[in-house]
Amino acid sequence: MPGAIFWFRKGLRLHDNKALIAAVESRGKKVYPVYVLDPKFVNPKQMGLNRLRFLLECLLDLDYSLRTKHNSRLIVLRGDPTVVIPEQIEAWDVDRLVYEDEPEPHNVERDEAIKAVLKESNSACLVYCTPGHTIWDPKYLLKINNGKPPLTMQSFTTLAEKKADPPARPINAPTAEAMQLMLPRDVPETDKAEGDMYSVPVVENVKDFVALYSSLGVNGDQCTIDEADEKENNAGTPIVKGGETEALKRLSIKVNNRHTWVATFAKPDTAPTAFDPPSTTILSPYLANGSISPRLFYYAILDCYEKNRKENGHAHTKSPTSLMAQLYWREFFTLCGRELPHFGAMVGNSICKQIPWSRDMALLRAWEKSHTGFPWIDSVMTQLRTTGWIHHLARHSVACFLTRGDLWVHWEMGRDAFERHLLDADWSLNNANWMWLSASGFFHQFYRVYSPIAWPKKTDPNGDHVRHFVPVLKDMPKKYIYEPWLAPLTVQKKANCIIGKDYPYPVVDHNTVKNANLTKMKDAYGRHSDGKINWEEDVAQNVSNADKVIQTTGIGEYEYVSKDTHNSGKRKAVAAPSEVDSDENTVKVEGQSSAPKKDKAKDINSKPTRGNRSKILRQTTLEF
DNA sequence: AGGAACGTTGACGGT
DNA sequence: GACCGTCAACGTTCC
Ligand SMILES: Cc1cc2nc3c(=O)[nH]c(=O)nc-3n(C[C@H](O)[C@H](O)[C@H](O)COP(=O)(O)OP(=O)(O)OC[C@H]3O[C@@H](n4cnc5c(N)ncnc54)[C@H](O)[C@@H]3O)c2cc1C
Repeated sequence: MPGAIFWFRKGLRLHDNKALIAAVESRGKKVYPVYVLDPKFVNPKQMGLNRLRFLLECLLDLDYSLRTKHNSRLIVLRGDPTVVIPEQIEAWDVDRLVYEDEPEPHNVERDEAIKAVLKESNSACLVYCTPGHTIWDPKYLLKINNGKPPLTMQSFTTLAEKKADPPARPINAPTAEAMQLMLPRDVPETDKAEGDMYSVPVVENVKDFVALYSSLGVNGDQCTIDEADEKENNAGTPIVKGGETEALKRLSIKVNNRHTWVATFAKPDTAPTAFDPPSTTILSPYLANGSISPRLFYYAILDCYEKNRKENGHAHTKSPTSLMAQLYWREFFTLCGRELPHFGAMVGNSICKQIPWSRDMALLRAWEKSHTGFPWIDSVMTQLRTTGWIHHLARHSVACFLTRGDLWVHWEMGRDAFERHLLDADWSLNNANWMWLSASGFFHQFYRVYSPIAWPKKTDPNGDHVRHFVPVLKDMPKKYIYEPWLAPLTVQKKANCIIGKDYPYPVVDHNTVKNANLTKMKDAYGRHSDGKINWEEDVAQNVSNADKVIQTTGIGEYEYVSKDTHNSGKRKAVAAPSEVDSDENTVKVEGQSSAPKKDKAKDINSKPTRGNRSKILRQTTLEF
C-alpha cells in the first residue's frame, strides 16, 4: 500500500490533532511526518531570529516525540512547498496528502496550487484536510451566521455563546501503541547519519541563521545584518521556549492551576508594564503555531469557571474582557482574515479606512530600534526585540504611537515589524489589531490617544519596566523617568545619562503631533462620509497593488510610495537640555505634559526653549 | 481597552 | 457643632 505525507504547517502538536489521526487510520504505519521550511515565510524580512528559534524548538520537540514514542521522526524539507511536496509525493510512493487547514487566504491559495500541480501531473494522490487551528471550524461559523463573518466582537460573542454548538472536545495524543510509524527508504532514522538533509536545522546565532536562509535560496542581500543587531539577536532572551511539551506545561501552570485567577481575569486590568512575571498567560506563541490546541485551552477555561463557581460561588468575568473572550478575539479576527478580501492591506480592504499615512523610514526605524526618546516606547520595543513578546496594552501603546498617535507611519509597516519580532506573529491577528489601533478598522474612536507618559505611569509609577529594558535610564529619578528631557542637567549628570548624548531627545512633541494627527484623522474620516473616497474607482485603481500584497502573503515585499512621505531626510539634533530645575510647586511643566499650548513655535531654527521645542524636536537626529 | 480639564462630593482637621 | 479650607476620588465632557 502506498503511504501518506502528514504535513505539519501550523498545528505543531500530537494532541488534539484530528488530521494526524485520520492519516494513521487511512495509511497505518506508512505516515511520513513532514515540515517544510518555506523561504516565503522563513526569511529575515519576515522572521527574526527569536521567532525562528522558537519555531525550531517546536519542531525539535515534535521530532523528539515522534522518535521516542512512535518509531519515526520529523522530516524537514526545504523550499517552495508547491514544488517539494509534489516531488516527495512522487519519490516516496505517496497517495495521501494530509494536513490541518490554515485559515489565511494566501495559505489557502498555496494549497490550491499544490492540488493543481498534482492534478496536472495526473497524480493519484488525494488531499485530506480538516479544520483545527481555531476552536470552531470557520466554515461552520459562517454557515450559522448567514455566510458572513460578524464584524463586531459583540456579534461574535452572540454567535459563539448563543448560536454555535459547543466546540469539539480535544482528543488525546495517540498512544505509542496506537501509532507506530515507518519512514520512507531514503530517510535515515537518526539525524546523526551522514548527509541527512532532513533534520531540524540547528540555529544558535546569527551566523547559523544566515546560513539557513542561504540554504533555502534566500537572496544574499536579505541576509545582511549589522553588528549591533547581530549582538542583540545573539543575546536574545525569548520569553518562552518552544514546543508542545512546554505549551502543555504552561497551560497547566497558567490556567488549570489558577481557577480563581482565570475566573476573575479582566484584560483591561492586567498591567502592560508587568514583566517579571507578566500579567497574562503568554500562551499566544503556542496558539499561533498550534503547539497548543485552542479547544484544550477553551475547555481548560470552562473547567476553571466550574471550579470557581463551586468554590467561590461567584460568577466569572464576561466577554469581551474575560480570558475566554481573549480566545474569542482570536477566533473572531481569524474568521475576518479568512473572509474579508485584502485584509492584509489598507487599499482594497472594505473594512479599512483610507488614511494618507506616511512611509517615513527614519521614523519607522527610530520606533523599531528604540530611538524615539520616549522611554516607555523604547522600553517596550526593546522588550519586543529581545524577548519576542509584549503585553497587549503595550502593543496598543506602541502601535498607537507609530500611527495615529504620534509618528503617522502606515500601520502596514508596524505590522511588518511586529511580524518579524513577535514569537506569536499571526497574520490575521496582527493585521486586525493594527487596523484597530490605527483606528482604520473595527475601532473608530480616534481621539482616544495613548500618552507615552501618562499611560505607563498608571501601573508603573516608578518606571521599573524602563529601568530594566533601557538600563541607561536606570538611575533617572522617578519624576523624570518617562520624560527625561525635562530633567535639569544636574539631575541628568547625577543619573549618568545626558539627554542628547547617552539617550536621545524625543523625536516629536507628543501634544503637538497628537493634535495635528487628530485633524488629519478628522479629515480622512470626513472624506469617507463625504463620499470623496470613491470605492469603485479607488479600489479599481489600486487593487493590482493590493493583489501583489496578498500574493506575497501580505508581508513586506512590495513598494508602495505614498504621496505623503514628507518627513524623510536626515535630521539634526538641535535641542538642548534646560540648565536649572523648575520649581516643583510653582512652575507648571511645559512641553510634553502641559495644557494644550497656544503658543506655537514658528522658527524651528531658534534656540530651543521648552515652548518651541516641539517643532525643533521633530528634527532630532534619528541616527542615534 | 485615552487624556485632560473641570466640576462635584465627601472625609478630615482646624478654628 | 457650625463653618471652612484642602484634597483625593470620582464623574462628566470634550477632543
Ligand atoms: C497591534 C497589535 C498586534 C497584535 N499582533 C498579534 C499577533 O501577531 N499574534 C497574536 O497572537 N496576537 C496579537 N495581538 C493580540 C494580543 O496582544 C496578543 O494575543 C496577546 O497579548 C498575547 O498574550 P497572552 O497569550 O498572554 O494573552 P492572554 O491575555 O493570555 O490571552 C489568551 C489568548 O487569547 C488570544 N488573544 C488575546 N488578545 C487577543 C487579541 N486582541 N486579538 C486576538 N487574539 C487575542 C491570544 O491567542 C492569547 O494567547 C496583537 C495586538 C495588537 C494591539
